[in-house]
Amino acid sequence: MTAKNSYSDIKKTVLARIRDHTWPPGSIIPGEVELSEEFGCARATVNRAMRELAEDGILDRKRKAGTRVNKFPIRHAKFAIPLIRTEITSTGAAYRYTLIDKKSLTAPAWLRARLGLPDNAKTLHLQCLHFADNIPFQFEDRWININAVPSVEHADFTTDGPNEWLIKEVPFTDVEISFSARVADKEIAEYLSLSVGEPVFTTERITWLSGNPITFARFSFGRGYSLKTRF
Amino acid sequence: MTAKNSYSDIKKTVLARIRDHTWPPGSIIPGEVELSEEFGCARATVNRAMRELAEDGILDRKRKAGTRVNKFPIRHAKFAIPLIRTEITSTGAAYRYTLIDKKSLTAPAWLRARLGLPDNAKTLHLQCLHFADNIPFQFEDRWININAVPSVEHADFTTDGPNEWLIKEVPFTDVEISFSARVADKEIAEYLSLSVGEPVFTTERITWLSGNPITFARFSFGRGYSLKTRF
DNA sequence: CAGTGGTCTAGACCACACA
DNA sequence: GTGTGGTCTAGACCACTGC
Repeated sequence: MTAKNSYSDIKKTVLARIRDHTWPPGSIIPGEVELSEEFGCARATVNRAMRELAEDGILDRKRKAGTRVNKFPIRHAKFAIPLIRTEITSTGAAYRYTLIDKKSLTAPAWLRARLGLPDNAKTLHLQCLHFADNIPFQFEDRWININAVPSVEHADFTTDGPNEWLIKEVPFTDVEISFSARVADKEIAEYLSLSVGEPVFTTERITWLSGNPITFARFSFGRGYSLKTRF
Repeated sequence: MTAKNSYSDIKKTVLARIRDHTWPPGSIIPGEVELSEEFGCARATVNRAMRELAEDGILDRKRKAGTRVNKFPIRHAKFAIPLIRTEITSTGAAYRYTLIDKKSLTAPAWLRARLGLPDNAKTLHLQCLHFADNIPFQFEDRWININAVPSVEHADFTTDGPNEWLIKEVPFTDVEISFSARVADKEIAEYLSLSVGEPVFTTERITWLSGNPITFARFSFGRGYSLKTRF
C-alpha cells in the first residue's frame, strides 16, 4: 500500500517503477482497478495518470489487453510554434517586419502539386523579412490560395505580416509542419546576409480549412538558429 | 441548448466558435458551470475538453480570471521521437547498424561546458552509422559520462546502437532536444556520402538523471531528410 | 463472451488570484 | 472574500478486442 493519491504522484511513481525496472519495457502493468486499490484512490485518478503517460508515448494501452510499458519508446516531444513576432520579442529583441514583394500569380506547377490546386489557380505570392534588433532573423516565402481567401487581394501587408493577418481573418482546421536543412540560394543569402551555399534551417507549413488548401509558407532562418524543447 | 455531450464534441464546438469569431482571440469565454448547462453535461466533461484545448495552446486558463481564447496563438505541435531503428523499419526499409569508433577519452572543453562536467571527466566517445536499405541514413556522434554510467565501459556496441543500450540499462529523468541545420564537415560528408559543405539536418539530445548528465548525442541525417507533423 | 480501458455523472473540497 | 478552475470520488455504463 503506497498510498499516494494525486494523479501526478501516480505518474511519478509509475515512471520511477519503469526506470528501476520494476516494470521493464514491454511488460504488462496492473489494471486500473488494482492500481486504484494500491494507491488508495478512485479509478478515474489512476485513469488520468495512465492516459497522460500513454499520450507521452510511455505506455501503450489497449482495451481488454491491458496497459504495457512501451518497448520502442516513441517519445512524443512537444514544440511551441509561436508567432514570429512573439518569438523575437520574447528574447528581449526588437521586432521589425518588412514586406519585400507581393504579386498575384498563377500557381506554379510544384505548388499546385503540393497543395492539390487546379491548373490556372490564382495565388498571392508574398516575400517578407522579419528582423530581431535589425538583424535579419527569418525570411518568409508565402503563397496564398486566392480562391480560398478572396479578401486577401485587398489586404495590406505593409505593416503586419501575412501570418498575423491570416490568423485573425481566416479560419483553418489542419496544419502540416516540417523541418529540414536547405541550402541558401542567392535570394535567401542576400536577404539573410549569408553566403550562397550556407545551410539554412527551414520550416514549411501548409494549412487547410476542411480539406481546402489555404496557404503554403516556407520560413528560412538566419545563421545559427535552433529549435529546442525539454521534457 | 446545443446538447452535445462528449468531451470531443465539446472541443469541436469550441474550436468552431473560435474559428467563426463567436469567441474572438483574446475574449473570455463562459465558465465551466455555464458551459456544462449549455451542453447538458457534467462539469468534469467540460473541464476535460477545455483542459486539453489549453494544453494545445488554444486557450489560456486562470483560476478566478476564467478562460480566454489565446491571443498569441502559440500552438503546441507534437513530434514523435522514435528509435532510429523504428523510424527506418517503419518505412519498410531494412535497418543496419555499424559501430565506427569507440574510445575512452577525457571530456573536451566544449562538452564539459555543455554538460557541466568537471575537468578530467571521463567519457566514452562513440561514432555510429545507421543505414536504411544500406544507404547511410544517420550518423551518430555520442558522448557518455562514464562517471554516471560506469557499466558502459564493458558494454558491447558492435551489434546494437548505444541509444538502445542506454534506454534499456540507464534510467533518465530529463531530456533536451534541439534541431538545427549544420554544414557537413569532411567526416560527416564521408560517412553520409555527401559533399563537404552540404547542409545537414541535425538533432542534438542531452539526457540527465535527476540533474546528473548521462549523455550528449548529435545525430546528422542524410540528404533530404525532414521531420513532419500534422495537427 | 468477458475483461479491460474509455467516458460520463453528480457531487465535493481545494487552491489560487483578482477585487 | 469570493469566484474560477483543479482535482478527486464512487459509481455507472459503454466500446473495443482478445480469447
